[in-house]
Amino acid sequence: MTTTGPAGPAPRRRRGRPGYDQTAILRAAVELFNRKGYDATSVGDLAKELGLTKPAIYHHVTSKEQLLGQALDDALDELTAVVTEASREGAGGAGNAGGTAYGRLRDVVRRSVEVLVAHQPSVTLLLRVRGNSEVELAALERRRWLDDRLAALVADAVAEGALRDDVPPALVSRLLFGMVNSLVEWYRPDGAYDTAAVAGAITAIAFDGLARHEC
Amino acid sequence: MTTTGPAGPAPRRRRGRPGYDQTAILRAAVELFNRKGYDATSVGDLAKELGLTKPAIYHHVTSKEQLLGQALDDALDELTAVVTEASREGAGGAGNAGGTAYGRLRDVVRRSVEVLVAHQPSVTLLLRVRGNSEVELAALERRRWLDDRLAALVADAVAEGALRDDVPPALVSRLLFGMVNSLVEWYRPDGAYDTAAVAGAITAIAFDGLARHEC
DNA sequence: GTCTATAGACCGATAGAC
DNA sequence: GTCTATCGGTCTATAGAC
Repeated sequence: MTTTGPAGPAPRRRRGRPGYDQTAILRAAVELFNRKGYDATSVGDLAKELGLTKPAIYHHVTSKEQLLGQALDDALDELTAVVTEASREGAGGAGNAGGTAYGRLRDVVRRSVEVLVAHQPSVTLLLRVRGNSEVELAALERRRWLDDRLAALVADAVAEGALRDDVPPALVSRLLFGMVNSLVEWYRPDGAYDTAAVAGAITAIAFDGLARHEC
Repeated sequence: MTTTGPAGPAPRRRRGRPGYDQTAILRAAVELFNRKGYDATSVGDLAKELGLTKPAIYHHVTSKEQLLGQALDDALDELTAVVTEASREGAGGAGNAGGTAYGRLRDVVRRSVEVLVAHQPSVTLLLRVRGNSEVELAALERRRWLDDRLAALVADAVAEGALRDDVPPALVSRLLFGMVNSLVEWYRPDGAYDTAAVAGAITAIAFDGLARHEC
């Protein structure tokens, strides 16, 4: 992405004042958007956080909305990759989950948790989008596509006989990924649980249940 | 609440222009806050939605933030009642759930779903609060208190031996009520599922699991 | 009880100096 | 690459007429 030159071994600082690159500004912006909300965050707030002034921000970025769009694209690209891979395996390819819809669903849950943890800031932003602009509406459309694919994956697992059929698959999908997505509200990478522990807990609860089985 | 007079059988319109009372304005405000976000909603938007002008709003309401605070209090009062009742039953009273922590936990989940459905607009608003003002910080504090009581209830059920103990109770609590709370993002009262169906699906998934048991 | 009109503050974004 | 200064617009909230 950042082509600094043909012979530059490391992307050293270009020239002039120390400064920030677009990536560092984006990271700080997303953190602020999540902490205060997108609309409640002004470009002035962002400038203060970075220790520079408002016009200096606009030297690196064309608009506040562009920062939002880049974060949403990051989250959507990652989640789309997870869902697409699972759907491809389902089309006949030899996946690592044995080829059953049930195995693919468990895989998608686990990989979704990994994406949520690794890209928590941008995914958090994505889950809070309301559709107030073209950028947000486009993100909501991509999200709806993801939700549809996930619902289809659940429906496949039910049709396969692996999941209980006394709850509508569409409802199962909403609740299952509602639980997964709720991660962004409280998970902290430096907290008590690592990614595998959370993914394991979610799959244990969702697929095997909380209650002890007397069998 | 609205004492219009000593002999008024129904709260007829007081006098003068048709007008709105504070309750109708609050309902419209919360609906807008949820659709566009609190910060993205201006008092002018609210006035347009109600078919009057901005200053007319301020005749009934002292500030935009007061509307937010009233909605948050509504949600918090309802949720506090659910949690308090369950904790009281646990203190020795004869609850309708057999007196076990497991039964009380199932009850709290079901009643939480009922509150989320019956008070969806205000609960939705509560779940999106970021802490940007004194009103929001106070709401977050009350929310934290609720979360602590729910976590204690889960811990009781684990200690009782009714729930699996290979997942930390605090993690179980977060995920379980994360699933419950995710309702507000998609549930519609006129949709395909009624309250009992959703509550049943959540308890079935969370306690018994999605997978068919081969026993 | 609703209106017109406006105050005072802050917003996103830009111009131009250095 | 960052700055000071500012434009045009929108915001919450208020004053005062009817």
